[in-house]
Amino acid sequence: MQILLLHSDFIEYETKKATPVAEKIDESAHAGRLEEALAAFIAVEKDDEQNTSSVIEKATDEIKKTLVQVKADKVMLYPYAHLSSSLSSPDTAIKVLKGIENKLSGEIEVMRAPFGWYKGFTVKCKGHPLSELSKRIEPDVDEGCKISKEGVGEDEDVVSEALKAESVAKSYFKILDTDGVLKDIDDFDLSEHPKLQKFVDYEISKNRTSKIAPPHVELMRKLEIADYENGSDSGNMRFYPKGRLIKSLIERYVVDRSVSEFGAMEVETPIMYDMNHPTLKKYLDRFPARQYSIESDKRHLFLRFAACFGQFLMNHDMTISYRNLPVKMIEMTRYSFRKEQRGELVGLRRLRAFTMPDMHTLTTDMQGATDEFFKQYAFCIDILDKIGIKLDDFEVAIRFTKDFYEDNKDLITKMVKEVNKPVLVEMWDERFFYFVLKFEFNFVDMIDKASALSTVQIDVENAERYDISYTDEKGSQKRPVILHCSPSGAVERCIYALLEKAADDIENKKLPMFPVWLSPTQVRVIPVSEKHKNYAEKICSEIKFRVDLDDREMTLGKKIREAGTEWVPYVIVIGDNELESGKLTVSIRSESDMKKGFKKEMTVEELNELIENETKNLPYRTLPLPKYLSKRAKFV
RNA sequence: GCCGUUGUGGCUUAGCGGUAUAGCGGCUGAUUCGUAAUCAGCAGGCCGGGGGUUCAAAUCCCCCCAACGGCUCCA
Repeated sequence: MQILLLHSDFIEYETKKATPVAEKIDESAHAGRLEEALAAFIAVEKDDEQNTSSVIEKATDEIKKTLVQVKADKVMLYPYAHLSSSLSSPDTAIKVLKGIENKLSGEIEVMRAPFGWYKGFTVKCKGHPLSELSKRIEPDVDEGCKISKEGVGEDEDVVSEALKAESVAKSYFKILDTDGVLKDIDDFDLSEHPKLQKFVDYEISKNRTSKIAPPHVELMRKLEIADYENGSDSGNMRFYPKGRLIKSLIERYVVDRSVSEFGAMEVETPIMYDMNHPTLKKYLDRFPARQYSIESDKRHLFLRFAACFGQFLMNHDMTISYRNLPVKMIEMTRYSFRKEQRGELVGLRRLRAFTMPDMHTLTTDMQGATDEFFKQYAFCIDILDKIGIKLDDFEVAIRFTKDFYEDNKDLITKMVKEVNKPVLVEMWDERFFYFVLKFEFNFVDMIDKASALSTVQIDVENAERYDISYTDEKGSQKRPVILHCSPSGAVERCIYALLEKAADDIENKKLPMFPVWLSPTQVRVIPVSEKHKNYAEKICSEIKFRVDLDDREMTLGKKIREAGTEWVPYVIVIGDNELESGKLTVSIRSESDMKKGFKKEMTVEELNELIENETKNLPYRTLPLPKYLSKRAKFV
C-alpha cells in the first residue's frame, strides 16, 4: 500500500462520474468536506491482496500515529490510484478502505471518499514540517497465503525447430588421426595434443570451470579497442578509433582476398526482414538462433543473423547458366544479430551484434561442392594465418552425417592431412540441419574455452526452399548445391583471439603485440627534448606507414614506457646522436623482451623497407588518431 | 533465460550504519631530460538506478540494470 498523508486546513471532494468498478453509494456520499483534517490518499496494491487484515492494521496504526503528531482528530480516506503502478483488484481495495474506516471510526471522525468514481477535490495543506508524509506499507505474509507465481501468464519463448532438434539430435564424437582413421576418443592418446584435449573437454565433457574472467576483456579496454556500451543492449559493443581501424583492416582484407582469389562478388543486403515472408519463415525454423525482432507499423521484422536471406533472395531472381558456376557472393555483415542468452555473452567472444564475412557459393552438384569445400578449407587456414591466428592456435572440428562420410571418406582424409594434426569429428546418424558437412576452426582461449572462427558448410536444403536454380548444358533447370563460408569467422572474435594470444604471451613473459599491419601505431617517434622536435617532424614525414609523434612534455623514460604499453612495434628516439649521425635508433618490439629492448641503428629507407616487407599484400589505412600525442583525448 | 558473485571520481581501489580514502589519469607550476613511471599544488563523487527501513544508509532490506562465473550455446 502507498499512503500519502496531508495535514490540511480543509479537504473537500465531489463525485463527477462513476467508473465500471464504482461502489454503490448513498446520495449523501456524493460530496464531502472536513475542516482541520488529515487527508489520507491511499493506493491499495497487488501485494496487499496476500494479507488484507495485516495492511488494514498497519495503515490504521500509521494514521493514528500521525494524527497524534499533528494534533488532529479527523481523517478523510481518499482512494488515490495514481500512487502506485501495481494496483490491487477493486474488490480488495474497497475491502481495505472500508476496513480502515471501520477501525478508525470508533475513536475519531472519519469520512471516506467513494471508490471507483471520478472525483474532483480541493485540499489546503498546512505546510508545516510534519504536514506532508508518504509511506509504504507492506502486509505480513504467511507462507500459506502467498500467491503462487507459477503458471501465471508466462511468455513462452519462440524456439526454432532447429533449436529443438539440436537437443534431441544424436551424435557421436570421434578423433580422426592424421592417417584418416576414425578412433574412439578413449582409444586416442590426447596427451600429445593438449589444446585438442581442451577442445574435446569443452565439447564433450562439459567440464568448464573457470575462476578468472577472460583476459581479453581487460586488454580490449586498456588498449582502447572496444568497450561495453550500457546505453545499448548487452552484447552490442562500442569500438574506439584503434578498434575500428583493426576491424576495418580485417574486414577489407577478408573481402578483398575473397574477391580477388576466389572470384566472389561483394554485395550488400538489408539487415532486417519480414518475419512473415513465407520462405524466410521456413528458414528461421531451420537455423538454431534467436532473433531480435522489431515491430514497425504493420510489419513484424527480425534482424538478420547472417547474410543468407539477402543473398538467397538475390540468387532466386538471378538467371544463372552452368557456365557461370561456381557463383559466389560475399558480404561483410555489419551487423549480424543473434539474441544470445544473457549468460552466454562475454567481452568480444560472444556478442549479440557482430561483424561477419558471409560468402555463399552455388555449385553444380555434390562433386562440385566437395571440390570447392576443400579449396575454401585451405583458404580459411591461410586467411587466419595472415590475421595472426596460426594453425597451432586453433583446433579443427569436422561434422557430417553418416551417409555423407561413407560417400566422401577421401575428402575427409585429405582435410586431416592438410592440417597434419588430429581433429575432432562429430557424426550424426540422421540429418537434423540444413547441411551434410561442415568444419569449424575452434580457438581455445586462456581459460580453456573454445569458440568457432572460420567455418564452411555444404547446404542441401536452401536451393529448394528459396527456389534457386541454374540452367544446365541440356537446357533444363537444376538445383545448385550451396556452400556457406565465413572465411575468418566474426571479426570481433578474431580480435578476441589475438588478445587472448597476447595474454598468453604475457603469461609466458613474452612481449605481446599485434601483427604490424594491424597495429594502430606502426612507428612512434619520440624527440628527446624540445630542440629535437623539428628533426623528428622531418623523420615522421619520411616514414610511409602509420607514424605518430610523442610531443608531450614528459620524461623520455615515460614516453618509452607508454609506447610499450600501447604495443607499438617500432619506436624511434630522436636526440643529438641522431641529429649528428643522420641514422635512426629503432627499438624493435618483436625482438625485445620484458627485460630489455632490442635496439638497432638504421636509415629511414631501411625502416620503410622492413615494414614494407612485413605488410605487403595486406590492406593499409591511415592513422585513425591525431598524429601528435598531445592532441589525443583519452577514451578509457 | 535460470542460479551465484560483484558494481565507490575517467581508471584501479579503501571504507561495509555516523564528515567519502588513496594512487594513476586530468589541470597548473617547476624541471628540458638518452630507452619501461621527475617533483609540487589544484580540481574532480546523486558510492550502478529506483524504492524501503532508520534520527541517520556507500554500508541493512526489496526491485531493476550491468559485468563476471556456472547451466546452455555459437561466428
